[in-house]
Amino acid sequence: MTSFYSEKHKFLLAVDCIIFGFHEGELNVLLLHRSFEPEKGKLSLPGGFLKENESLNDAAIRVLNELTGLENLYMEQVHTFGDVHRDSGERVVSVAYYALININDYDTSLLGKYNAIWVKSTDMPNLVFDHSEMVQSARHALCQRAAIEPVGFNLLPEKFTLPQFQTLYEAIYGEVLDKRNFRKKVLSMNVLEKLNEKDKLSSKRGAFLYRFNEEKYKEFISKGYDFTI
Amino acid sequence: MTSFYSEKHKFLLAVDCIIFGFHEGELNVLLLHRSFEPEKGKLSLPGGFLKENESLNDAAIRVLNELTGLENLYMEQVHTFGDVHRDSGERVVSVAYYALININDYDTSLLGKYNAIWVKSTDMPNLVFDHSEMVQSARHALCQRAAIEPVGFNLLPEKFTLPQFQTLYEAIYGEVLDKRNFRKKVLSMNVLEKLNEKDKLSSKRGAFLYRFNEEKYKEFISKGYDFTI
DNA sequence: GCAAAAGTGTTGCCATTACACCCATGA
DNA sequence: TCATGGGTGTAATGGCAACACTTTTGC
Repeated sequence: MTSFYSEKHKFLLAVDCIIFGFHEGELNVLLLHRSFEPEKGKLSLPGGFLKENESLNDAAIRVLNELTGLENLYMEQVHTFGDVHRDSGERVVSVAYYALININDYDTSLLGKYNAIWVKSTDMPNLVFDHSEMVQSARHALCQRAAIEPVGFNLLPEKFTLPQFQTLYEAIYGEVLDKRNFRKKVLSMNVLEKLNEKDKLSSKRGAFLYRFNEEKYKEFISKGYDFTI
Repeated sequence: MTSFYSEKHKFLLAVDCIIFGFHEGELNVLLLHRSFEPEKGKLSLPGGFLKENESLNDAAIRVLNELTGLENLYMEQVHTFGDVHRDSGERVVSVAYYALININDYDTSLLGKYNAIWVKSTDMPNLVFDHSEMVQSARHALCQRAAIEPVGFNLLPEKFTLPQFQTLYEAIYGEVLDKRNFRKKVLSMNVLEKLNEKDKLSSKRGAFLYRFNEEKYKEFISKGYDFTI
């Protein structure tokens, strides 16, 4: 007796990753110069094909690791793109993931190795296939997520200043926030610990460094509060 | 020269649909008794395999149409499930979609034809594979969507009463809402037209019927207001 | 007349917003 | 001393939640 599954068509499956980094007050996305046909040389998202004994998530983790050298990145599935002719080479269904990295952890020598560039998300060039749409979707997903969960910290170094933190959220939301209101809200959550150090890189006076405290966050959540910035 | 795409592994791709209907104050989901091995006889979501020259969305539309006889259903992609062993038969990656139908439009003779049943979403039995997780994800996605866009109307007949409408949102959100506040908010949006008819099925006094007005809604949105219930 | 659901306004509170000046420091 | 970015508090507003009684009508 033949299986029900037989004679069904099979497809190439890819994951494409929108890797966000935060640099100079802007969200940046890591792009590649595509190294193979079709569309060779054009800009594209980093991606890879799903392997036989690999889950989708693992494929995304693999692609992210290959490209950044980093592990345990924060990532989230965004959407699956399945138009018949979305890839001009062959039929490929692609699952988009976004990831957040602390751009300081990124080894810039990899840029040369992979012919990669960081591009400001406010200033995205055209990408191959439907990759521009993927970036749009990812930005939207990140915006929604960041509003309700503390994922933004993944884009910052361990120690960061409140002005940095605010600029990050301004970049994510694409709007400017009131300094006093922002600080009031963030500090009232009691999830940041203030350090006795200042960062003097961006001002003469210097700004106090803070650190996200997982324990405090759990406590905050356990009291039924929600993290909405 | 061989294509870069060659020698990559290919996969079975499925779509599984969470079809929501609203009945007797509850969200219901359409389930099938699985008609083939493995897990034959167990309850599962309706689904189907992606075809060679078909987009993912078209596959979902096809499955929905087959099962309900309805066209132009509201639907949304939810998430893609890609664990290696999620399907105990063979490796299958599945894209979950949810759809909203006016349960009165549903031809109940189809229940027999497909060995299908409507099940209250508050009272879901165990489903095959990861289908229960799919339902969870779909409920969550619907909840989010319904809060910001008027998709709930797809679950109601063209004419409906405010008590019905409120009960729908209570079912979607899983919490009871204050009658006066709810009516105040909904009516203040000015997107419903009140009809000169009453529905007397659920009370002696009867409740006025309303109809969603697309034009009014567009006007409402164009003024920069947002539909948050 | 009574049970059962429909319909209707007001008030208080809290969260969000708007807003302007002083501080510390390096150059 | 001045230019630059860091840091601080208050008042007004509007949106949201809480809340109870009257109406209608079939039985």
